[in-house]
Amino acid sequence: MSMQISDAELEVMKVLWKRPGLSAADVHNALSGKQDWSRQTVKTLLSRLAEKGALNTAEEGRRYLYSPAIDRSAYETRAAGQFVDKVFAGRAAPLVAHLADSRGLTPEDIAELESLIERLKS
Amino acid sequence: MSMQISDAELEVMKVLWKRPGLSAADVHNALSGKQDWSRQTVKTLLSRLAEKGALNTAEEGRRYLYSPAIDRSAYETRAAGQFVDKVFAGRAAPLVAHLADSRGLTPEDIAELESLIERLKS
DNA sequence: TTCTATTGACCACACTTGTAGACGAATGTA
DNA sequence: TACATTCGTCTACAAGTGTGGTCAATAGAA
Repeated sequence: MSMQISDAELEVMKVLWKRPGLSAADVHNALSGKQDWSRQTVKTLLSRLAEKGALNTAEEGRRYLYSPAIDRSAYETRAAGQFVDKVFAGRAAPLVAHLADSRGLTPEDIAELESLIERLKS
Repeated sequence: MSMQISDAELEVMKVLWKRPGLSAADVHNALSGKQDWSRQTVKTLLSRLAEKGALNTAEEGRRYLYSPAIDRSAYETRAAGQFVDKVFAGRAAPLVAHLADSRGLTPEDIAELESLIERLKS
């Protein structure tokens, strides 16, 4: 199902995709520097994510350890699809063209795209 | 400046990018079939877009004719950049890989990407 | 054992978004 | 001229979002 994950929530998910099973304090800590959120804010985001089923919680003493309930790759696939549908009528090439023009692609990107294209042509 | 255009608002912008200078009724009409919005809803979206500077208005009698104040291509570039930054840490290739895996690219997409890559390599 | 720091639960509050109604002014119609 | 239609403006309102405060319980420290 397509649960909606907001921008702020996504930052929290990224932390937990990288290291599942963190407590609220851990997540807050992992985010500090990048996101200057109060502990309360992080807890709110965690609660909302758990509530909407994007995170699982495991009780450990009087606190929770949070882990993603959805796969990062699955999320990315869905988000990418929604985005190209919304802005580019489902077409991938114009999207890449915009990115290439506006910011340039890294050599890695170009190499990856090249082999991807090779694979797709067969 | 980076004005935010919501999903519903974007549908309105698309109509006006295609045919600038329409009235609210025209836009409503152009959307009917695709979006089942009431006239009031369309008018609200137009007002909000004008208010945030995404549309210009020209008075014509007692009504307005609306035209985009921002270029479609500029919007697309910005939206694409924001999206890859948000979800893919700025990398284009993983995004394309997801699209290719989940929905397949059209032959046109593949051809376009191929020539794009050729161009980028030089 | 008493104090303190931490936890989740609950609450707050402004802003955005989707979706639209009400209303007075103006215009076209009969 | 009287009426229906249409316009833009103002108002509404629930859900989602960003951001964080309060508070009672509790675990750990001194």
